[in-house]
Amino acid sequence: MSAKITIHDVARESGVSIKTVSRVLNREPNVKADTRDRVQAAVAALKYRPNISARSLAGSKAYLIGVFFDNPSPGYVTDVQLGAIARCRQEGFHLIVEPVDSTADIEEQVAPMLATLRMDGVILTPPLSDHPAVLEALEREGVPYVRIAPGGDLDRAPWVSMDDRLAAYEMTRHLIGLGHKDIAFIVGHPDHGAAMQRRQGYVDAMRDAGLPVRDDRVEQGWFSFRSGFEAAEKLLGGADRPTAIFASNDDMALGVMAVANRLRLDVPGQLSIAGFDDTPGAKITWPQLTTVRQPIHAMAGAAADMLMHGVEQEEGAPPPSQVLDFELVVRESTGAL
Amino acid sequence: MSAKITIHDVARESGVSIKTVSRVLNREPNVKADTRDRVQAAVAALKYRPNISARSLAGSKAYLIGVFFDNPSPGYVTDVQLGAIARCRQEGFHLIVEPVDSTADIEEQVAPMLATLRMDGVILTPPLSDHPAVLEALEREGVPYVRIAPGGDLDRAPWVSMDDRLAAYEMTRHLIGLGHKDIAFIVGHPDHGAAMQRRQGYVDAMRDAGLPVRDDRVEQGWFSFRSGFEAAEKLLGGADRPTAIFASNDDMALGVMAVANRLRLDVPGQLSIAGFDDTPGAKITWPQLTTVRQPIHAMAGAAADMLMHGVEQEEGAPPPSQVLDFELVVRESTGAL
DNA sequence: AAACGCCTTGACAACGCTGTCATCATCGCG
DNA sequence: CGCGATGATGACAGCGTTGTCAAGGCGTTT
Repeated sequence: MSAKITIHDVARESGVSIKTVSRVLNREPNVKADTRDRVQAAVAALKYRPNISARSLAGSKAYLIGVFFDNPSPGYVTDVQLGAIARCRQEGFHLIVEPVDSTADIEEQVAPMLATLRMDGVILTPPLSDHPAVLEALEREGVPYVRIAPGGDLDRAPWVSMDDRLAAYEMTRHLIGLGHKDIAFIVGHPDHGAAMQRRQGYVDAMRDAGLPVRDDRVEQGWFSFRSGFEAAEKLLGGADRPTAIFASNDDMALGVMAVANRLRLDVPGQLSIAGFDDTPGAKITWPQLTTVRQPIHAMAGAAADMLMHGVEQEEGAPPPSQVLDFELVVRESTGAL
Repeated sequence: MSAKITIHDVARESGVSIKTVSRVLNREPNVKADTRDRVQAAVAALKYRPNISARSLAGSKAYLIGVFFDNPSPGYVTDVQLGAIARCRQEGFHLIVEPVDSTADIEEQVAPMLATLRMDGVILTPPLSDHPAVLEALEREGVPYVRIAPGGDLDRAPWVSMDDRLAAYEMTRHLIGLGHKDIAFIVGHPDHGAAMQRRQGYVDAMRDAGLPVRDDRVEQGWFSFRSGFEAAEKLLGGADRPTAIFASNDDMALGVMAVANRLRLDVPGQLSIAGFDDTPGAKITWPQLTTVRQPIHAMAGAAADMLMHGVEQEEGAPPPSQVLDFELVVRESTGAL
């Protein structure tokens, strides 16, 4: 174990006071170029690394960003983490992950952690992005936060998102463009704001194309494989079958795929299937799923950015927000009639 | 934002010195029961939460555990995190996640973070559990670590694992019990220690049952869907087909499943397929995959435990280790001939 | 040449806690 | 009844940074 070297060592080595070293470290202005170079040389020579605890105790920054999640789709969570960390690394921040059980007492879970850890900010993933108690707790403790893909109450705090409605619209257009006229839709979990927007995109596209939106072609799902499976059984059970099914997330689409396999329907020959999210599972199936790639990585990165650089919010002005681009990923599960 | 309340507030409120409050907080002995109660009452009344930065600056504990991972199977990583956090919560520890790119410069990634963060310990997930440079860096910085499912060099440091060989052995037995005699095996990524052990389990079970282990029935894979797919194409391409395929992880098994679907082979009627890991994907397919449930959650919990309570290592004695139980999960993808 | 102002630097006090050591009360025991 | 051992508590000095403020150097203005 190498002996811990502190700012004092660097100060001695470079012949300045510790305060000046601190200035160089924090890129503060008003340090002579010459001095700065000497200090930086000493830092490099000694391989000095500032102690994060001391920094956060003395200063206002903690160099810690939290990520809260609940009932995670593993792929989503991992992606968020990787996206956030990529940005954090550059600025010397670290990521603390905290699962939050939204069905349990929020106050009890969140408040203590916020108080002990005094993070610089936290990233909220769905469905936590829309959980009132979580937002409240954060606000009460005065910890800045950024919501990823919030469903509503958009003026409350900064957020990062993508245009779910538009993405669903385009996916539906894709199907229509392939010649499909009878397209079914499986709705996602009502607690997720995005679910409603995706449905709207589907409805809008159908309307705009002059196609009917039949009630019996829209099934309620819960974003789970099982719910997709069940919805597909209803949809494909009778003789009157849609030629395409657009499930509003991949897990459900995989459920549809399972039913199709079971019924020995050729995909996409007899049935086109589209998903949403581009989870790893989308590729882990045959045929591979046509889906929408969410910019999860980028959204998390943007959220981290906002938090690290301080989310400046002007009085009265709407909170900062970003809408990032999605991408339609056309693979083999959709095809012409 | 509630005003920060410190140990001094608690001390004043309960009429003792801050040191005594500290003693109560840390469950140190030699505090009168009466005093302890008064302090605890004050803590509760004021909702006092010790500041973690101050604690780690002053004391020896940082209340921070790291989790290192690389190229994660998202399900695995999330599981590890949840398992570790569940234990950490009880003791007031928090989890820092750090992806480590094993193909890049390890020293550069790991050393600075270890120096700034001074965590109490880190949990290593495969394939990092067997990455020499990572182990070295950790040792040099004097940070304790626990390896999850290491492949070798078992006397070097504490570890937690399961018996991969035995699990594969039992899965093969399961297949044999179903009446299969011609069972193919898809080997995992050679960098993962577990891959070799699983293969050994397969070989042992075949031998013990007096069944031949044919070279052309053992394919090399890489733990990826694609590699499973390709291996299956070779295995199922000709007329001489095995009646069962045991892929040494779920992703590869799903690749096999995809090929089977494509060839319109009935699973499990014409072909039984077994996986390993019980990832979420195992249920996200039809028929659902027979597989082995790894005790990932428990392994991570055990690792966190070791780290929090200090991994005592006696001179010369082997490092502490734990082998946890796996579970054979029989679902629909395997059946009698 | 005096006065002013900006740039650069350093001394020193926090930050909120734990570790160390001293102090005092209490207890057992010869 | 006195004395050492032990229990209970507190005073105080760090831990390694940043924040605050003061001071000196130097160029510019009047």
